[in-house]
Amino acid sequence: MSADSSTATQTVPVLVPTPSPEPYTYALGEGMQAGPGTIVQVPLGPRQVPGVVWDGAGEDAAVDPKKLRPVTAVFDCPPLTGDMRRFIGWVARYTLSAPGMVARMVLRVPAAFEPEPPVPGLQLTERRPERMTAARERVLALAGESSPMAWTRSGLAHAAGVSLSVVDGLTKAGAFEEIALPPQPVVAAPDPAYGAPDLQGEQAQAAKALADEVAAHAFSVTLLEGVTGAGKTEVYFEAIAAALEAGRQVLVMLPEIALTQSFIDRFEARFGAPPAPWHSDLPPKTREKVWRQVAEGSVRVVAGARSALFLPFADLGLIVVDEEHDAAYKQEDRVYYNARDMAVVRAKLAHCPAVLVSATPSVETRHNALEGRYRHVRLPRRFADAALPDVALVDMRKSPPARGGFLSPVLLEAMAETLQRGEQSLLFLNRRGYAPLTLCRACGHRFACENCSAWLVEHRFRGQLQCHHCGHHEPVPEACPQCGTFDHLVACGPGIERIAEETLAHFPEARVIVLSSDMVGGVKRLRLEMESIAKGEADIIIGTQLVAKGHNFPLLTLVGVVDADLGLANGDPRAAERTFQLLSQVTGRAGRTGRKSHGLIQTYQPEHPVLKACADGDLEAFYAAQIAERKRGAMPPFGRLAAIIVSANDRQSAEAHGRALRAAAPASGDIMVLGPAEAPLALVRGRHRFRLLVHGSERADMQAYLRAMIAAAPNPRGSVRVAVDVDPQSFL
DNA sequence: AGCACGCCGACT
DNA sequence: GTCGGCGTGCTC
Repeated sequence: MSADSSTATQTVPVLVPTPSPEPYTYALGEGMQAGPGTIVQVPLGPRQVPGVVWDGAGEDAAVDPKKLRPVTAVFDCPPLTGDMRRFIGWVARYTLSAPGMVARMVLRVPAAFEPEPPVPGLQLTERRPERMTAARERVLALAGESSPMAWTRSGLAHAAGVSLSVVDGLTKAGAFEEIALPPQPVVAAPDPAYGAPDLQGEQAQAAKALADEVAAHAFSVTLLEGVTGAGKTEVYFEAIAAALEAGRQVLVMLPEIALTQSFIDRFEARFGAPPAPWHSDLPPKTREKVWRQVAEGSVRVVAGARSALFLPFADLGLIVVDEEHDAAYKQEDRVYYNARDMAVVRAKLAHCPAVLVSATPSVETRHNALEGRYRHVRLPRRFADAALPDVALVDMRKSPPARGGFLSPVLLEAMAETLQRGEQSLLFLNRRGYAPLTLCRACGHRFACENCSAWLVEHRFRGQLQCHHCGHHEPVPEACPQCGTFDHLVACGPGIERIAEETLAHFPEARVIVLSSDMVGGVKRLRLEMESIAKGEADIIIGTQLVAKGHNFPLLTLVGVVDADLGLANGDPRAAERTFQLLSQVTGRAGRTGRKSHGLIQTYQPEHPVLKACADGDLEAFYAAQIAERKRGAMPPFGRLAAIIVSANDRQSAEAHGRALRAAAPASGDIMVLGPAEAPLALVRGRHRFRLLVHGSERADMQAYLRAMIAAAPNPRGSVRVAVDVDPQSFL
């Protein structure tokens, strides 16, 4: 600080929620203190916004003093730690977004920056009322037993079984005095010694390996890999226990869908208290409390979706990323990031271990483990006597389904046997509705969406044709809109409704349940159906992707994959990986009880290496092939682009380029650059704003590619702005 | 005239 | 990201 600073206005750099590449400078009022990390409120245009005081004195890039506006308020809140500030800066640079927009993700808690108001409470005094009643006796007895403890007004009334007026009367008579209670913790403290399991063999070894990493108090990454049912959760719970014993905080990240009551219940059974939850639809009050108490360090364990990574932990000792391969970790709006990768960075900056957990790790994580960058801890066997199902491919050319059907005799036979034994079967098909395409046999007209040109999917149960891209729907017409012919519309291909129809035709007595995300009755109904399945109230379950994740079907002994070829040829650069993960997950649903179980995978390409790897359970072959393929690819550290379209930042020309790409029908994995030849260079130099159209599942990966491109030819002005958009049609 | 909508620049 | 200003073009 210069010598004359006492006379000049004090200024501070503040990150504000704008796309500005730099912090703004604000004047600090007389007597205000605000070091780096302090959370403040500042005026921005016509509004007041939260901001965080950034590092650097702010005197060099001198702003026009006339523009300087004063900091409105300095919050009484723990400042963001140096780790947290470095993390914000790192994420901003890596994702090509403005640091203020990253800070915004940290500060997106409406009113958590002021200390929680104390709760009004009552404490017993020496005085007693003149008139005593039975109700008053009860209250005084209860309050007397727990001598130093204070009560809330309603809590005391409730516990004593009296009305509020009894308590109020006693307070008025001077038997209680009003005191201020500290704010309630959102969750009780978890106890690492509560419900400690007696792990044996491989589980015990794995748990020790993780606990050692936690004890080392240093950055490390471990891949915890194990088949479904091997007890991965129990093992990483021991790493959490180790961090708790060391007095540090823990973040457990889960894909939103896995943040279920059953996870919370398991956690509570192990630690005697639930973790603090964090996800997008947490009630605002809880949200504020969790944020505040995480910042103060009183919340010890958070279980959250990807946004939990931006909570301001006071002393982070461990990050667990469960289901690390899950695509839900990719945030694909505003700031584009993959929370799994950012978790590793956060752990590095916080000098703590990260544990990535999966039965089917992503190819890049598996590669990092094989290369020795990550420690690799494996649980190859199922826990207790549960055995993995025997999985076999069904060659549909050799045992074709009956005309008009989609289930091969082999699968139907296995279903019949399973039914006879009184056991459950699951048929998996990743397609909602009755049929994915409807056409007119008279003129060949195909029903397509008027907005986005995707085929309309027939939903026979609702009597509608639906577009799964934009939500457009129309009733199924009786005549062809093109040629007017009646009764010539045919459904092409299967959806789960159609599979249900075929199943009921073969097994009219069976109790069949159909599960999909668009189920009538919503999430509530879905949960009820899941419960009735667990109770054995269904014989055959037919479902989409939804059945692969989260829920367990304890009685299941047969899994049939209706069409394994479905996901393999859709142009997604991760098609092979995703198919492998999905099929492993869905066949892994079977056999949890220890009964003999089977998986049957129907395919027209039984020699396909991905499907063979699924049938043989040969992970090594699968990963070796994928890694080799990625290494040949263009995307760092590896990975391949489906396509890049570089075009001017207006929707019309971007869409024109999308159409051009479709016309060119690119081979999967090719890189295409459309637009002027120098477009990529112009992008790097920041002369224009560009829009990229890429396959929906790969936008976060695309960031990595762009980052490498820009690193190769740095942009001196640092002003490249990239918007990444999806054109769901480009690769169909 | 009145206003809905889209584009553009400023915000410290 | 969010706001206000301003121009265009349409409706009452």
